[in-house]
Amino acid sequence: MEDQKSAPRCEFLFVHQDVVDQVNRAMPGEEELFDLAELFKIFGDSTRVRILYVLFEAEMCVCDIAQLLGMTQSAISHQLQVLKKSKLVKYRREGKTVFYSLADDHVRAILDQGMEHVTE
Amino acid sequence: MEDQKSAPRCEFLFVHQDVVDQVNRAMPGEEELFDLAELFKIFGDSTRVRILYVLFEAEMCVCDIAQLLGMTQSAISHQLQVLKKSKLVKYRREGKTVFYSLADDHVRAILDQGMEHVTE
DNA sequence: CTTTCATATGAGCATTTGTTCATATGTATT
DNA sequence: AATACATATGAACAAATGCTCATATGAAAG
Repeated sequence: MEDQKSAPRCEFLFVHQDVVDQVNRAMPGEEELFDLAELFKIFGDSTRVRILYVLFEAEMCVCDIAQLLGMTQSAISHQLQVLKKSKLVKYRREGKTVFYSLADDHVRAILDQGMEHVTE
Repeated sequence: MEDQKSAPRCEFLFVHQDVVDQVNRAMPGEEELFDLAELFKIFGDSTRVRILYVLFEAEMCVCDIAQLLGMTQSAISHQLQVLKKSKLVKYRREGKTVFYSLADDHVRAILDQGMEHVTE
């Protein structure tokens, strides 16, 4: 995580090597940080957030979600694939229809935490 | 939130009007959902996440953040403006340099919650 | 086997996003 | 006033993103 670009040098930082060490100790690894950002990216779209809120209430098929949100089946299906890839939702096939539901309770916890910040 | 697009109609949903009602009752308002997605969008970039992790350890000037993350002063400054607009960081001017710090503890709580999901 | 219905998916397109580069602003020092 | 240094900012560009449209897949019913 060092020399990707020529970073400027001001007088402050390297007077305090202890701060540098502390940051480097506390900072999660490159990959964890990337994954974390990727996770939040998923929540960073209101269509996906709305889908998740719908699924809080009940397991539901693609068509119903589309109808509830007033959006195309295709648009919803695409986003469900995104949510599926990120393991945020799971699905269950029953004949022609596929029922989606939340993968785990973390999803709710994350959204609640964010909502707390928004509605304050 | 109704008729933006012609949504398909499958047999399931409107057999169960109670589910529809329940969803509509529980679903936050259009604006809250938008703001929530906007908030998560901010966290959905690893540069910004890394900046926030740096600021967990200490208040720091733009130049030092850039140096610690091996990035351009300009890139960091741009992202700090984004974080500032979202009220996630605050700043304090001291002569030529500007020190940035976290705006509140929600920031940490949100990142921790996400990290829990990532590292499981 | 053909049709129908629910869902998935690929290509195309417009929009958004993150970085770079050049330059502007703001503050202190001489 | 002139210079130097820290930061901010606008334009430009490449990459990523979300939707649409057309079409493919998969499962049940005729």
